[in-house]
Amino acid sequence: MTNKPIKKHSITHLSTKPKTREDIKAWHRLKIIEATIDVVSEYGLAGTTISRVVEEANVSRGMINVHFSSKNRLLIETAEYMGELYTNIRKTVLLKQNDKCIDKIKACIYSDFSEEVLNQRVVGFWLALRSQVKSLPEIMPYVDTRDNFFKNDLLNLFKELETEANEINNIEMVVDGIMAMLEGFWFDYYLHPEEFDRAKAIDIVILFLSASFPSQFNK
Amino acid sequence: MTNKPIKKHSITHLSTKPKTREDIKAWHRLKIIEATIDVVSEYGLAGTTISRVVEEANVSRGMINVHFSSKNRLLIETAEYMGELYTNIRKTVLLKQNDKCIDKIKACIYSDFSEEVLNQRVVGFWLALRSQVKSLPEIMPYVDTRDNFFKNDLLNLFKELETEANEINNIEMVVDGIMAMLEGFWFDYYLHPEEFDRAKAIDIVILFLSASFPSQFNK
Amino acid sequence: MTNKPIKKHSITHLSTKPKTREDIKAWHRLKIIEATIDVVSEYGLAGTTISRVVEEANVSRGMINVHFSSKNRLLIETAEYMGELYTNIRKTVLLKQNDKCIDKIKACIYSDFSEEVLNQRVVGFWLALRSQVKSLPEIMPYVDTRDNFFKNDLLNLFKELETEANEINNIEMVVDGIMAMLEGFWFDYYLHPEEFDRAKAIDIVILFLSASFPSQFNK
Amino acid sequence: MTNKPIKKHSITHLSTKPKTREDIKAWHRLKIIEATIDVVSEYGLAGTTISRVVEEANVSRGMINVHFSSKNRLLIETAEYMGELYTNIRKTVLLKQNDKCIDKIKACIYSDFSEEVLNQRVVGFWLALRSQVKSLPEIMPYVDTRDNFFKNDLLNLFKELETEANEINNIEMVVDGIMAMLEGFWFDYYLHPEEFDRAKAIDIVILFLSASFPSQFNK
DNA sequence: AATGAATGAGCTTTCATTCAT
DNA sequence: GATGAATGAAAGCTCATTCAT
Repeated sequence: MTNKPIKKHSITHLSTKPKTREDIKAWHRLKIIEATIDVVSEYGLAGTTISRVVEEANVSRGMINVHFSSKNRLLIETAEYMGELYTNIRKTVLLKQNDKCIDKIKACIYSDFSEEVLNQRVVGFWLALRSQVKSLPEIMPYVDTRDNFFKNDLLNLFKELETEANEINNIEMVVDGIMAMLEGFWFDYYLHPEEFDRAKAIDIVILFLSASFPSQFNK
Repeated sequence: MTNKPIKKHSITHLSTKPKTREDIKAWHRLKIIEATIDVVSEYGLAGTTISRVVEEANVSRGMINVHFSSKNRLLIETAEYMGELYTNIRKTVLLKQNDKCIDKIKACIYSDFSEEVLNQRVVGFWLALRSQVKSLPEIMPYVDTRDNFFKNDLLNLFKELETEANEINNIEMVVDGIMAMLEGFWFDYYLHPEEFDRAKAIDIVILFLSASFPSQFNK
Repeated sequence: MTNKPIKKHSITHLSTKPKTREDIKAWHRLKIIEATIDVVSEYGLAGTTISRVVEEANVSRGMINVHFSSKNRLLIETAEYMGELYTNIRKTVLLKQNDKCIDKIKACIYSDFSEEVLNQRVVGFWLALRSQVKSLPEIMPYVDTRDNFFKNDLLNLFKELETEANEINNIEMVVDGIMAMLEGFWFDYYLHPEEFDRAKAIDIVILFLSASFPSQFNK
Repeated sequence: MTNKPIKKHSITHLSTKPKTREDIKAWHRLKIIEATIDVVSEYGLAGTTISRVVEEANVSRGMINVHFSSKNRLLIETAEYMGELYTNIRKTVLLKQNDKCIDKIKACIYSDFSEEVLNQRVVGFWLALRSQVKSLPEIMPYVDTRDNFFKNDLLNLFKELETEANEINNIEMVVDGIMAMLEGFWFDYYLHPEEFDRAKAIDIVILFLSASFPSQFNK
């Protein structure tokens, strides 16, 4: 049912209403999902109501239950959509840098602090969902998938780095530490968007890496 | 239902109903606040209703509006209460260790991973509140106060360490990094309480510290 | 929860609002139940909405869910109330006539065709409920109890009559026949209230009885 | 899902989709009507929705408003269809027995208790409709027509019997009594399909007839 | 001070109906 | 003629808040 990997810049792009019935349907679906992200990130899950979503999406009340059978399903499918988006971004990042694995690691970190990923809308959405996971357990897979994929990618990159550097390190500790840091910085950015310094945050992550790979990462 | 490792105050201790009017009032107040923590951590802010709090606290419906003028005020005052509790715990930690500052730093970190602080009830409560800060801005001070106090304490300790070690380090980066990590590990623990390994998490934080203070912290 | 045998002509009588809180609550409860009977009998179960009930009862919207937790519960408790009312009427009938059992049998039949029992409100209510029993199975007990009690009373009376008359008859067939007839006449009355002739219907029932007890009932 | 003992017409028989445009239209129409009977008898009028009918009939959503202009019209035309079906069954019964009128009377009664007529689908449908007649007065004619035709047929048969027997009886009372009984037994069967005994019910009707025509009907 | 019945705005969801394709 | 996406009024229900007792 939900296997509709919506392309952000295709026929269903939001700015222009498409012509064919099928495309209009997908376009409406995407409008609602995008509006849901807006509303969740702005008001939190507690403040996310159908009324706010339909107003933001500028569609009729009943449309939510036409495209998604319930509010819960809407949230779940929006989480799915956001998970795919995040995965795609990182996949692109990993493909771009095809030379050294250390550059790929850096690129992953830079990406997580880029404006595309680290913005109030995206971060607000994920934090809202994650902290409500106990009462909406269906979203857990999407929350977890996102983490697990990332962790796996990083682990592989660091294994490569370890081989290259001919060193032995506790890679899992490094990866867990990075991920905890990234998570923590996301929260910091969410609470203090004005004061947050992306470059400084990146430096701190690199500082951590230098503890395990001093020859690879400069303090 | 939920484990409650947080210790209550003296007069207002929950187990026995006090005699004097004033004490009864404080006792009721505390019962409601404790119940609110339970409900918020279990159901999230979206699932926190007066009915659930009243049922959990075993008090009459109207009492909430007698002690707290509104649901929002209840949440804010509960946040305040939790903030104080957290501050007190760290104050106690810092007073206990009166010898070396490195031990105090370690004690702070250990404390943040202790069962008293890192449990589903406490973490669930804070995450729920923080991710809703945009729509309940009045709680921001308590969220921030908690962070700022902690950051300040750590900064002072590291300055001391820097002087002792006769080294120059970017202390703020270290502290920001630690705090991001702690935040991130809290989230990790919240989402995966079974798999989470407190000792390993502590090791990773120490690993990070060893990057800046290799002579003080063993990898 | 539902053990509230409301007395029709007591403190909770509908015409005057009582003074004490407890009595007001019971008075509101009764108002809603009476309004439910009105609405169900007038619009059928398909047309029975909370809005219509609260309008008819002249109470606030939320009150239904204060007194009855859901619409279904309201219908079930109204069925219970009506079942008790019907049972009480027949009990009174049976107590009044303390002489001959043949008079008691007749009194039962007369009662079922009296204006107190056979009116559009009562009949409309029961028919609506009975024909919806498949989709609201919780009302089955009240529908059935009403029937079973009646059948039992009649069986006992006819057993007595059999002994008195020193005859042997298939009493169960007689009772089943009477009950089917009464049911059918209720329906006939419901569909054609103007043309329906109570006296004639009674005569027809008596005619049926005369087939088994010719000496007791005149054709 | 539900047993469908009612036989369909020739051209519009449901099993094979016809070829010509006109026949396809009639075929669709019949599919919807049959589905409506299923849904009404299973869920009652309160639970009869276009969605359920459409799903049961396996036709497109909009088709209902193509063939029938509204839900009400669909119900009315389904009532009409069912009325015709019932009438046809009795006509067949009356034609078959071309010898004695007493046999025709018996055949009418047997027919009303046959599995073709007395099944949960047919009875459920009629009871649902009848008890909603106040809020859907347009179906009254079909409900009544069914009754009136039957009453008329029976009256004529009994007049014949009266002449044959050379007796004078109150025929209308007999007919009204029979019809009330049949109605009541239908209800009894609807509520207790497992316990209901068709043969016993027939015996009880015959017992009633023996009160007026003792020489014709054996007790 | 404490109670809990009462209120009504606002929530999610259902649904008959419309209409462009 | 057939389709099914779209509509929005109305349904049942939840809930923070009020207030007479």
